Formats: sequence, C-alpha cells, structure tokens
Amino acid sequence: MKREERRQSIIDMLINQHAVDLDDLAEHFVVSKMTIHRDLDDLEQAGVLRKVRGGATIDAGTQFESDFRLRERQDGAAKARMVEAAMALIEPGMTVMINDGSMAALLGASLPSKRPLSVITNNAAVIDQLREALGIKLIALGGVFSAKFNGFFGVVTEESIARLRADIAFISAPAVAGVQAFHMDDNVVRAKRAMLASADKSCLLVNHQRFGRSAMHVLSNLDAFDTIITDDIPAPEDTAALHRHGIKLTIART
Amino acid sequence: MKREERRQSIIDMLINQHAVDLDDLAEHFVVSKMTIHRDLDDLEQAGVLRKVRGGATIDAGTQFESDFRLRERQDGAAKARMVEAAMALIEPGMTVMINDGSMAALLGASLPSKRPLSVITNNAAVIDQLREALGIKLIALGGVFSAKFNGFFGVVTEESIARLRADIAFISAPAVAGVQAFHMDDNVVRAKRAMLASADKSCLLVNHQRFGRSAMHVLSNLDAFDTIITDDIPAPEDTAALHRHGIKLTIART
DNA sequence: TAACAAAATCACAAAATAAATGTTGTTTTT
DNA sequence: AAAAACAACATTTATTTTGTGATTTTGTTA
Repeated sequence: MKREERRQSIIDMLINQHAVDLDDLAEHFVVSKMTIHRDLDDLEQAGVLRKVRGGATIDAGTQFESDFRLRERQDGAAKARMVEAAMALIEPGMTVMINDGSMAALLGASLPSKRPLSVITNNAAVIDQLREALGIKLIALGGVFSAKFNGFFGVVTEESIARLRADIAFISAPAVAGVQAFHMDDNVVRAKRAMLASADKSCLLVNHQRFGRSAMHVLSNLDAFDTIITDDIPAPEDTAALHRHGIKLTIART
Repeated sequence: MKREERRQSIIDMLINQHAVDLDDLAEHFVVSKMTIHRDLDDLEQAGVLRKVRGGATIDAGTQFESDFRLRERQDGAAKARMVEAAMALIEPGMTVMINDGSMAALLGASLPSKRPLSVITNNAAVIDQLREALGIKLIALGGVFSAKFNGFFGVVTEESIARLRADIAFISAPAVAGVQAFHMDDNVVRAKRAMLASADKSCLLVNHQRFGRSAMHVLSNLDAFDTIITDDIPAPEDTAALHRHGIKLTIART
C-alpha cells in the first residue's frame, strides 16, 4: 500500500468515525508512528482534518463536505461511468463548457479523445490538464481563484461566460431535491447559471446519492437540462418526484 | 552537469550555430549517443528544435526567438535583480497586474512576501504559483491559452482587464527601439495595452540587451510608463535616444 | 506546581521508488 | 552495406518515503 492510498484510507475512516487514533493507524497500516504523524500533518495542512493529541478529527458539516479535496477522492468507478456517458454527447469540433468540480475535472481529462475541440472552463484542474493537450483550444475563464472549489469565480467569470457561446455545457451539482438542483455557494451558482445560459445544450452530472438533498442556493430547475446523467437509480421517493414532472435520467451503468 | 543544464547548453549552441551534430554532442557532454537522442527528441517535442539525421537544427527567426521555453532559461541573475527593483514598487494591500513572460513569472513568485495583495494576471506560471499562496487574492484573466507565451489572450482577456482596475501594472517587452516598446504578437500587445490602460501606475521591465531592437507591433511609447526597469545600461546609441526624450531608466544593479 | 509519562517533534540514516543513463541488439535510412 | 535511429532492458543515480533514536513539548496527577 502506497502513501496516497494510505492517506485516502485515513480520510475514509475519518468520514465514517469522525476521529482516528494515531497508534491504531500505525498498527493498522503497519508503518511507524512517525509516518502517520507525517500523513496527518500533511492532511491537516491540506485542510482536510484537524490533528489532536493522539490522533485526528474531522469537523464534519458543510465546510467539510464541500471541500473539493475530499470530493475528488470519492466514487472513482461511478464517476468514470458518468464521464463515459457524458463523452457520448460530445462530437469532434464542438465547443464545450465545463464547470467546476472533481466530476467535471475527470470529464476534462477525457476530452482530448474527441479532438479537435474548443473547451471553455473555470475549472483549474481542467485548465491544467488541457494546457498541454494538442488539438484542444482552451479558453480559460478568469475570475477570483477559489481554493475551496479549485476554480475561478466572480463577476469576471460571469461576464466572460456571457460573452461566449458553446454547443454544450456540462454542469455538476452536489444536491438535487424535487425538481431543482442546488449548490451551497452563490458565486458558484452564478457561474453555473451563466454557463447554462450561454450553451445551446446542457447536461447535468449528479451522483445518485445526491438526490433528496438540498443546499442554500437554487441552481436551476431540472427541466432546464437536456440530459441528466447519474451513476445509479436514486431512492424511490426521489425518482417518484422526477417521474411526476416528466424528468428523464440517464443512468450510467456498467 | 545535469539533464536540464545539458539541454539548455544544446539550445544555446543551436542559437549560435544553427545546427549541431549528435556525435559531437555525445562526446562533448561525455554521455552516450542515446542520451543525446533522448534530449533532442524531447526538445523537438517541446517545439524548440528540429531533429535531422545526425543531429538537429533550428529554424531561426521570430517563431523561434519568441518561444517562452527558450526565453525563460536566460539571464537568471539579471532577472533576479530586476525583480528586486520591481518589488520595491509594491506595498502590501495593493492590487497588482502582471502580464505574460518569464520575467513576469519570476516577479509573481516573489509577490507573497508583500501580502496581503490582490494579483491580476494572464500569466499561466503566475497563476500556478499563487494559487497555493495564502494572503494573495488571485484574479486570473481568462482567454485562449497560448502555449507559445504560456498565458491567456484574446477578447476575453482584454475585456476582463478593461473591467478591472489595479494600482500598478508590470509589463515586460522583448524589444525597445527609440522611445517605443514592441512585441511580435498582436494579441499579446492588446493584452498589455489593456493592462496599461487599467492601472494607475505602470512599470516596464526590459532586459538591457533588448534596447535597439524592434518587432512587428508597437506596444506603447515609453513615456506611458511611470518606471522602466532594466538590468544594465543599454548601448550608448540607445541611451542617447532615451536621454533626448527625457526618459529615465531604473538600472537594477547588484 | 514539580515530576512523570505519553506524545510530538527533530535530525539524520536507511530503504524504497522513480528518473536518468547506458548497453545491446534490431530496424530504418541513405 | 554502413551509419544512424530506435527499442527494450540493465544499470546507475537522484529523489522520495519511511524508520530510528534523541530531544522537546504537553498533559496529568501526586
């Protein structure tokens, strides 16, 4: 087991049990306490957990859940399937908008296989990935950098989006309740909405576990999207609501 | 001698002699031919040179000279001094604009020492550096990514700049002739001009060897800048012209 | 609050990984 | 046919990660 796997495991444990013991970790992973100390120090530095005497804890709640450094580590397989489904909507030559989020970053990484392509994004991970890529015209959206969402936001972003046009926009959301998508940050919401408005078609990407949740700000009604991709069938009570309003999901299964 | 030094040397040779012989290189650096092969392959990949049977050549001219991958490797010490001089113009709390270029990238790296600061830039290197930095509000300028200049340019960039305002803009130029600064690319010129227009004060950064040269597009008259920093006294004929027009240089000496 | 023990930190050594280079043999090119 | 280019694997060299023991800090309790 390598360094990063071990650290990921620590985070996973923390998500479940809220606190971990340093000695236990050292024993469990069969490494020295010093190594665990270093793991915890670095993860604390990254803002993922808080070190306490004898171990570490996590301050659960929104601040925590919304941190991209955690979200990006979850549900690898499911995300890959969703990316595959999303890629089916893209044809070479298109102009594609990609929003923030780890889901979107994964999609960004796959884009070169459909080149030539123009890609418009405020997602820092996508910008990094595509800078190198040949055959991809990368139009970065400026704005104030947000470490929390690993992207660029604000008026600059919104106005830039408003002056551009894309064939399709890929939007991700951390929460869907009833027939609306939500997000906890208003700046992020504004950027996503701007994309929605500037693209001919739009595609929402949501993890199936995110149905039935809501957050502070309404992002949009689901019927604003041409396609909604998720990784599995949501809970019955949630699908019911969607069904009533005639909203169709694209389930990305193996 | 390490890998990167050797590659830099190869480039330097190429700048002087237009062509190099593979066997000579292997002998000169006391490495195997295979290693030189790999060096040349990678440099070709990076677009710096062209491999030919038995060695490599360089298609001189603007295309070549203007590539940031070459410029960024030059004049380390002189650049450091210029950065120091530029830093003296910055006070904590300011909003600073930084344009493209390796010179500017170096300046960007020093900025955290003056925090808190707001930094507006279209320079990809600066964006990368400051994303991590605490106490720096990073406003990235969007635009079409240019691998050649390692930054973002185009209408999006220009319009974003126009809607922002800074206390000071740091502009670099590859050529100054008479009392005008030049640049070979029109998109880059437009971005630089927009910065000039959106900042209260402005500072031009030029290597002293760049005086007496010109390029396709006029960037601006030198009197548009409040400060002009260079690393050494330019050639007599160039200083004379500056003197006649009352342009003062700030020489960054040790 | 002094004294002790557990935990954390520091500095350096050791081990594991990754990167760079070299070698050999095969395939292209001229 | 000879020189060069290429490919695959071995070897060397750096870099990163981990471990160890000494030293300092922190928390507990007599």
